[in-house]
Amino acid sequence: MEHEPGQPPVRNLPPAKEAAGAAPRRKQQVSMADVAKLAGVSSQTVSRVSNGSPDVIESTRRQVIAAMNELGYRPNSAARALKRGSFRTIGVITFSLSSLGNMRTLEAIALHAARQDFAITLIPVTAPTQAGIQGAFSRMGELAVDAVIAIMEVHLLDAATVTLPPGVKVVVVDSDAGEQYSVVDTDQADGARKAVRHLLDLGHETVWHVAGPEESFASERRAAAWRTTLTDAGKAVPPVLRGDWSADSGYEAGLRLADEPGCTAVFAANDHMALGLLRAFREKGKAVPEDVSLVGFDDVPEASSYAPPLTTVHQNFADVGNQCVDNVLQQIRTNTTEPGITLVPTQLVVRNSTAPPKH
Amino acid sequence: MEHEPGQPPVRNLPPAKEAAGAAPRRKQQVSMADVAKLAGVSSQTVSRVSNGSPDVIESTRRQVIAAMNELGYRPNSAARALKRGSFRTIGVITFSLSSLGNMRTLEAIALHAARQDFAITLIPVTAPTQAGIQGAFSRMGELAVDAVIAIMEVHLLDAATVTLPPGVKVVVVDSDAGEQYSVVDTDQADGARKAVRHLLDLGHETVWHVAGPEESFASERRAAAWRTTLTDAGKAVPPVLRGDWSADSGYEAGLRLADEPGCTAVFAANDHMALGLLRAFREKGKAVPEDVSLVGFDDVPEASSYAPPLTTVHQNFADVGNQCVDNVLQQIRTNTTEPGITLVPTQLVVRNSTAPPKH
DNA sequence: TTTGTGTATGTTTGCGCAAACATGATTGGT
DNA sequence: ACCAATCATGTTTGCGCAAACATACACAAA
Repeated sequence: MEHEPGQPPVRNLPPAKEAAGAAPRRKQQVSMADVAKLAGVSSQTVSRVSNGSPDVIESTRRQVIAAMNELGYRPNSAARALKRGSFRTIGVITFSLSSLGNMRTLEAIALHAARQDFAITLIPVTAPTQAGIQGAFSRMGELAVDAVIAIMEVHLLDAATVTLPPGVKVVVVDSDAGEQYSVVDTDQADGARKAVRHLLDLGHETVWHVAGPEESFASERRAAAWRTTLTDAGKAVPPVLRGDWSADSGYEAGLRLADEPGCTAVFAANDHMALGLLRAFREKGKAVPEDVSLVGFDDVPEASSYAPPLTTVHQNFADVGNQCVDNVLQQIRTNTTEPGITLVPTQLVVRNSTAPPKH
Repeated sequence: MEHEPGQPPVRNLPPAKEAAGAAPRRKQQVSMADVAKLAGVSSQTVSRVSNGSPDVIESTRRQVIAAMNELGYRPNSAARALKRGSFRTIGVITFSLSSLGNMRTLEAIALHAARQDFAITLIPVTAPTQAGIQGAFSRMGELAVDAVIAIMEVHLLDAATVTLPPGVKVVVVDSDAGEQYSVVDTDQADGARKAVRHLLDLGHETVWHVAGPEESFASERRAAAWRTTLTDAGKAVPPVLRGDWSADSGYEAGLRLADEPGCTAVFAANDHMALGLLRAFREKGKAVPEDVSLVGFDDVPEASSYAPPLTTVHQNFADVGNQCVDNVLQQIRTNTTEPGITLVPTQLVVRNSTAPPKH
C-alpha cells in the first residue's frame, strides 16, 4: 500500500489547513472559529456577540465585531438551524401568483417577515389537487419551516388529509378553515355589502351580480353578502351570472345583461370582470352610468382609468399580508395555535361608473 | 480500544433518552438513527437509501424504506445543508412584485425550481437604494443559498459594491449587467421594433412614444429601439413623452398627445399607460384607431377588453423565469460563471387599436 | 489453496453553531 | 479577612447527516 510521495491523494490527513495556498475546499465560509482566533477569544464568545447576548463586556464585543467585519463573517444558517431546530423561516404556499391580490399579499408578507428577520420560502402548488397540496405541505416538512402561510383561494385545504410536522404554525388566507387554523382575509362580506348598499342608496330597484368561480371562497362570500343585502332591503334577487375573474368572462356576462330590460345596476365580483362588462355595455349601446351603474371589487390601480373610471371596493392586501405575519409570529412566540378569523376592512371608492337610475 | 460487550457505548451519558414518558424536547424529529434502529441497519445505510445510492441491496432498501414510512421520517434539511454546504435553494431578490411581469416571472421561477427540487427563498429589497440592495445580498449570504436570481428593474445593481459569498451563482433579469453576470430578459428591442414597424407599415408618417421611467432598463431599451427603428426608416423622431408605467401617467401623456396635430400613431411602453392614453383620447374626442393608432407592450390579460381591444407586444414572462432557473442550475452544475445575455422573443398581437391613417 | 476484486455494510469523524457546564476574576457583605 | 454571589469568558458536547475510511464476505482467477 505505498503511495508515491509528492502525489496529491494524501487524504488521510485533514491537517495543513493553512498550508501554502491551500485550495479552498468549499466556499471558504468564514466560521466562528476564524473570527475567534483573530479576535483572540473563544468561539463561544463570538457566538454570544453574534446573538446579542448581554454577557459580553463592551471592549470584547468591539474586538469581536471588528474581527467579524475584517473577515466578512456571516453566521451559517444551516448550522444555526441544526442547533436551534429552527430556520426562522416562514413557508408560503401559493396556488397562483397571477392574481394581483395574491401578489400584493405575498409582497407584504415578505417585507414584513424580513423586518422581523424571518425569511420566506415559496412553495408553489404545482397542481390544484389534493395531491398537489399534499406535496406542497410535505415539502414544507423537509424544509423545516417554523410556520406556514397558505394563500388558498379554492376549496382544497381539507385539513384532515394534510399532515404537517407538529409544532408548525399555520395561517390561511382566504379560506373557511377558521375552525382549524388561523384565517386572515379581507372582509369580503362587508365589502360586498357596501357595494350593494351604495347602488341601492342611489335608488336602484335591485342589483345584479356577476360572480367569480364557485370554487373561490372570496367569490362565494361576495355573492352571499350581495344576496343577503338585497333580501334584507326587501329587494328582488336576480339570477346570478358567473365569470372566472377574467375580463373576457365579464364581457360575456355583460352581453347578456345588456339585454335584460330591468337591469340598471350591476355589482361585479372583481374589477377585471367589470372591465369586460364596460366593454360589452359600450358595444351594446348602454351608457355607464346613465343606463347602467356598475361597481367592481379590488380597486386595481387602473380602475381609475377605465371608461368611465370605476366605482369599486378597495382591498388592503398589504394589511392582509402584515396580519398574516403578525399572527404567525405570535403563534410561534407563544407556542400556541389559535384558530379564528381576522378580517381586514375594505373601502368603497366612488368614481364615475355609478349614478341614480333614469326614470 | 476495547469496549464492553453487551453494553452500548454509554459514554458521557446523554441520559435515559427513552425514560418514562420523556417530554419530547424539540419537535420530535425522526432522525436517521431512529430509522436505522427500526430497520436493523446502520444510519449510514439509511443515508444511502435516502440519497438513492446504488450500493444498497434491494432487500435492505425495502426494509429501510418501510421503516421510514412507518416513522414518517423526513430528512432534516439543516443537517443536510450543514454537511453538504448547500441547501438546494435559490434566492430571488425582488424590488417590487406589484408589476405583472415580475410576478409572472417569479411564479415561473418558483414552479420550475420546484420541478428540479430546488426551493425558493424570497428576499425583498426593502428600499430601492444601494443600501437596500446591499442588505438583500447580504441576507442571501446568511441564508447560504446556492444561487441568486435578481429581478432588477432599475439601475441599481452596481456590481462593484455588492459582495456575495464566492461560489454563489447569479442571474439577473432585466438589467444591463451582462458583462458581469448572466442576464435573462425579454427581447425589448425587438419587441419595440415590431410595434413601430407595424405602425409604419400601416402607412403612418411617424410614431410617437410614451416611455416608462428613465431608471428602468426595459423602458430605456424600448425607447432606444423605437428611435432607431424610426431613423432607420428615415422618419422624423418626435419628442419622447415620459410616464411612470401607471395608467394615470398615460392619461397625462394622452392629454398632451391629443393636442398634437400630426400625431396619428403612438407606441406606449406598456399596456397600462396605453389604457390611460385611450381614456385621454376618448375624452378629447379622438377616435382610436380612426384618428390615432395605438400599440402597447406586455399584453396584459385585460388588453383584449380595452376600448378598443389593444394591439400590443406579448411578453413571455414564463419563459423568462424558466430560462433564469435553467441558467442558474447550469452554472451550479458546471460550477462556472457565464456572463452573457439570453433574450426571450416577443410576439406582436394585432387587435383593434391600430389602422392605417386617414388622409 | 491463495490472491485478488468487488460489493454491501458498518464505524468514525466533523460540518458550524450554541446550550450546558466549568472556570477564573471581580465584587461586596459580614 | 473570609466566603458567596456575581460576572465574563472558556471548554465540552452533540444537533443530523454524509464523506471518508474500514471491514466483512462472496466469488473468480491463478
